[in-house]
Amino acid sequence: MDSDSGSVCSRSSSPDLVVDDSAGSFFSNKMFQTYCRENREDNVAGQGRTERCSGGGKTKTRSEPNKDEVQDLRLKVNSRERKRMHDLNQAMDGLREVMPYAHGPSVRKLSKISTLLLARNYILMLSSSLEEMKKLVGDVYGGSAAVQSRAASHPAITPAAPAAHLSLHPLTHSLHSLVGSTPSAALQHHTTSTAAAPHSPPSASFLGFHAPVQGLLKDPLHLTSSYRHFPGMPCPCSLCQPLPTTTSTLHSLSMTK
DNA sequence: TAGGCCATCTGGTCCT
DNA sequence: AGGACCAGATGGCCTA
Repeated sequence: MDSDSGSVCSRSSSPDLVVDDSAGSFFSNKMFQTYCRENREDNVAGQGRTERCSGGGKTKTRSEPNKDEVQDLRLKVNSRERKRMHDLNQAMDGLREVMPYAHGPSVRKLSKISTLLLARNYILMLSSSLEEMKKLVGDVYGGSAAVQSRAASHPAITPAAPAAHLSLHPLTHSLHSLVGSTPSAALQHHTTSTAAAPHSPPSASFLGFHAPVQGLLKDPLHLTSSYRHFPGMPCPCSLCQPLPTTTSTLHSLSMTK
């Protein structure tokens, strides 16, 4: 999983070395060795369990799986489950990469729960920004019902390109104020809680359900100096860049289901 | 050292 | 029947 494998956190949360689930790496696994030892020890019990599952009668109507078959089956199931979890972690990494949260070697990776909570708040913020922009567009065009209905049905397709960029404006404020700060600064930015330790990920309370969205949207523009987001010009910040390929990976993951 | 986070194994359930 | 998904259990690693 460690997309930021060079980070402070040295633990490999998802052992990439076994991504292909090669038998060799797996068989060198300590857990597997333990498993094999234990499996031999209570092999009889295991077969008894199998018998119970298959009816447990005195006469075995089905061919009794020998210990190798049971072991192979168990290995296959474990391997599939491992791969499933790796895919899940990969998707989680993809989510982390598109989160408005500082990435870097000195920043500890967001935990799974933090990633999910932050993603939720992020989506809420985007939705709120979109609603706000719809109102703004309505105001700009004099409350024309036609425009409003068009903006409502196609929020991203506004009459003119500048309007489309305009719709990004408040969001850009919020995101820049988020990204421009360190994680701990961002944390203080959203909460009144006491200062968090540097390099520590946001706590669940920060990422929880109270408040940051409204606060973000009301924040003044914190961009430094003469930075401006000109219509027609790509924003240089990472958040305004095209989504990374991992996002398409995410999409493909969800679409293939 | 306790607590948090994580990977892995495992058995159960549901779906195709 | 086989695979996907899920949740509980377990043990390892890391940090405060």
